[in-house]
Formats: sequence, C-alpha cells, structure tokens
Amino acid sequence: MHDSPLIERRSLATELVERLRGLIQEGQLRPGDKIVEPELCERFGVSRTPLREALKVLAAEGLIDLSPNRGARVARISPEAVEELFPIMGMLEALAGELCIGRMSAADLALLEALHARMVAHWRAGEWAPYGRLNRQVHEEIFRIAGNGALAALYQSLLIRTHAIRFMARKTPERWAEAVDDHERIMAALRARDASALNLIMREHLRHKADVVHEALKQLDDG
Amino acid sequence: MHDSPLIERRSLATELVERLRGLIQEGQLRPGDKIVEPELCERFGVSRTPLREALKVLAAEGLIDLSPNRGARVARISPEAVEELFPIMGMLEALAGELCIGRMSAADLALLEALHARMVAHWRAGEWAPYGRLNRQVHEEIFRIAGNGALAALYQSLLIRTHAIRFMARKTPERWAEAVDDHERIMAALRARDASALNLIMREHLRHKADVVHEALKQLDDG
DNA sequence: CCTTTGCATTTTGCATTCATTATTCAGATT
DNA sequence: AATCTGAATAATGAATGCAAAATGCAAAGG
Repeated sequence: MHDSPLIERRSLATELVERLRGLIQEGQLRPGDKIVEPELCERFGVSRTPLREALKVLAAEGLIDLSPNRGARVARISPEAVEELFPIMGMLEALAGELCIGRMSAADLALLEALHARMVAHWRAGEWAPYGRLNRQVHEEIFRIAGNGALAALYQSLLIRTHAIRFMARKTPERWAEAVDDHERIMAALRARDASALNLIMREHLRHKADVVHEALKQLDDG
Repeated sequence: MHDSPLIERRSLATELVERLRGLIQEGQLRPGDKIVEPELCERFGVSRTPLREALKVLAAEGLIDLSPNRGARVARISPEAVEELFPIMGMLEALAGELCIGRMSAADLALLEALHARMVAHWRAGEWAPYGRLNRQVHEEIFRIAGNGALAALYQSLLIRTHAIRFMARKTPERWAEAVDDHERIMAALRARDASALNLIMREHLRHKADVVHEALKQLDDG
C-alpha cells in the first residue's frame, strides 16, 4: 500500500485559534486591544460560533482576557506576571537542557554550534532581526533534541504569552551582550555535557530575560 | 460604603468547564469514554453552544481529545505521556519548594509540620483516603506559600491530566512507604531551608510517582 | 459464513436568530 | 459647565435550525 499522508481536517475554530494567535504574536492585535466579535467575523468570513469557540481556547491559554458580557481583550502582561512566568520558563528550559545533554548526538551538538556561531556573527554585525531568529532557533533546537513534546508545547505557550511584550522595546547593547554571553556559557555547558552547570545558566538566562522585560515595561510606563 | 462582595457572573460555558473537569477528575467520565453532545446537554439542561465551547477549552487543556466530525473522547494517558509529564511536574514542584523556602514563615512551617504529622498518622493506620487528602493538602500548601499563582495553576492543570489514572489502581505497601519517606525528607529539607536538597527530593518524589503510574498502567494492560 | 454495499439514523459543524446586557450620546438638571 | 438620566444602538450569551459527515445495520454478493 502506498503510504499517503492523512488528509488534514480542521475545524474553523482550530484554524481561527492559530490565525488569532498569529495576529497577537506579530503585534497586529496588541495587549489591551478590544476584540469585537462581528469585526473579526467579517475579517475572516465566518460566523460568530466558531470564532467564539476560538476565543474561549485563547482565553484558556491566557492570551486573551474574557469578561462576561463585556467581551474580550488581548491580555496585558503585568510586571507581577513576568515575575511569575519567567522563573517557570527558566525551570522548563533547565529541564530541556538536561534532557538535551542526555540525548544529543555529535551531529546535534554540531548543529547547535553552527546556529550559535551564526547568531554571534549577527550580533557582531549588529543585525537585530536575524540574531533574534537564530536565538529562537537555538532554543527550539534544544527542545527538539530534548524529545519531550509536552515540555516543548508548554514552553511555547508561555513564550507566546510573554512574547507580546517583546516587540515593543529593544534590548540595550549591554543587555544584548549579556544575552550573547549567556549563550556562550550555555554552549560551553552543552559541550562539557555538564547538566548542573547548564541548569544554573538556563535559569540565570531567563532571569536576565525577565529583567529585560521589566525594563521594557518600565520604559512603556515612562514614555 | 458597605463592601459588598462582587456579584459573580459566569457564563454557562465556564460553569460547564468546571463541571466536566469534575466529572473527569472523579471518574464519572473515564479515559476513552465517548462524549456525546446531546447527552450532556440534556444532563445539564443547556444547549449545545455553551457545551461545545466548554469542550474546546477542555481539549486545549489536554483533558479530552477532539477529532473533527467524530466528536470528543476523554483523553487516555499513555506511558509515553507519563514519561513526559512527570519530569515537568517534578521541576514545577522543585521550583515551588525553592520559592517556599524563601518565603515561608515559622507559622507556615508549623502548618506544614502539622499536616505532615496527620498524614503520617493516617499512613500508620492504613487509612488510604484521608492519607491521600492530607498528601494533596501538603503539596497545595507548599504552592500557596510559594506565592506564584501561575505556577500553581500550571501544576494543577498537569495534575488533573494525570489524575485520571490514579483512582484506577492502588499503591503497593512498598510504594506507599516510599512516598511517606519522600515526604519525611521533604519536611527535613524545608526545616533546614536547604533549597538544593529540596530540589533533588522533589524531583525524585515525582520520579517515584511516575513509577507508580507506570505500574498502574501495566496492571491495567495485564488484568 | 464472512465481507461488502447502500440506506436510515445519529451526530457534528456552522449559521442564524432571539434575548439580555453594555455602551453611547442627546437632552435634562443642578 | 459639569453631571446625571435614559432611550437608541451595538455587542454579547445562548438556543435553534440546517447541511454535511459519520455511524449502525440490514441486505446483497462472494
């Protein structure tokens, strides 16, 4: 028998969840924005039923806030939420790193090294966008190697919740250098397959990320 | 002004999410059971619209599986899922323990000691149900003291996903003693405010819990 | 006897409709 | 002028209706 790929069947609600997540992620819908159902219905050409199902799912994920009879808003992230979420993300990355060390092949490590080198090159060149892309790829690769799908999914969902903040403010050069240094140390721990060192660095790295977000939030309040 | 409590206003969908979660948790709806919309609608006296919204939310939480045009089933937990979820829960408990050590007052510790002592007493008496209740309370109390709401919510959601398994099989006496011993060591680390020791014990404790679930799953396959 | 095919029934996906609750804004009141 | 009132408007919550898909089952064929 020819192994044909399964025909993918998706509900409108599922499709809408992904589209809306995308809009929030790329900043088309910004934290605090009101979500008006008829508006989005027209935009996507669907009725309110599947849209409302999608909104309920996004609310469960924490991406939007629903208040009864008053509609939905894209969730704002508070400094308190940052303080809660980043340590969690730190633990998840630490676990991913640990699993990664236990499972990675020489080829995996080589790939990470390559991604890292390219990322550093973009940093030296001051190219923000490709740096960010490579940065994300490194983290994704670590989760892939870790081989724990639930872990990756959980991390991803927390990442999106905090990501909404990030496109708003740019890192300072010092913070950027700090992040690169964190990554150097992450790579060193991976090379040495030193799980406990990696654990510490990952959590410190996320602590730094939280600091950056705090600075960004403060900047928004002031400016 | 008299500070009247806010009038709680909830949508039917929200109510249904909680009711259904309850049904799954207490085993009224068991893993693998088919969920027929009209049936539940009649049971709860609501129309399909809010019920479907609730099902979408539960699916997002991983409590049920939805396949397009084929309806919903209560999610089964596979050995692979256990292998993925328990290390994550271990990390979350480890973080909670760490935060707990940093924040707990003498009164907090005393409360934990009291709960622990009662739990051990029930173990000695072989009283399973109250032991389980106290066990849960100890863990909840640690999360409460930790003071990270997002962490507690995340842990709770993973706990429910794995809880469906537990009412099915009973711990062996050896496993039960092992769990009690873990708790003794957890209390010792809390007393000493030794974060790194607590970290290790928490993760080991969850490793043991995963083993118990694996044994339960195997038992189901065999018997 | 087992498998396959076609039809009746059930169930799901989505649109539409109706009722209830917010929001807006013109006009009245202090 | 600022605030309050309330009707008009718009948005949300939930039920109903309808078309498409899946399921179950009986009869036909191997």
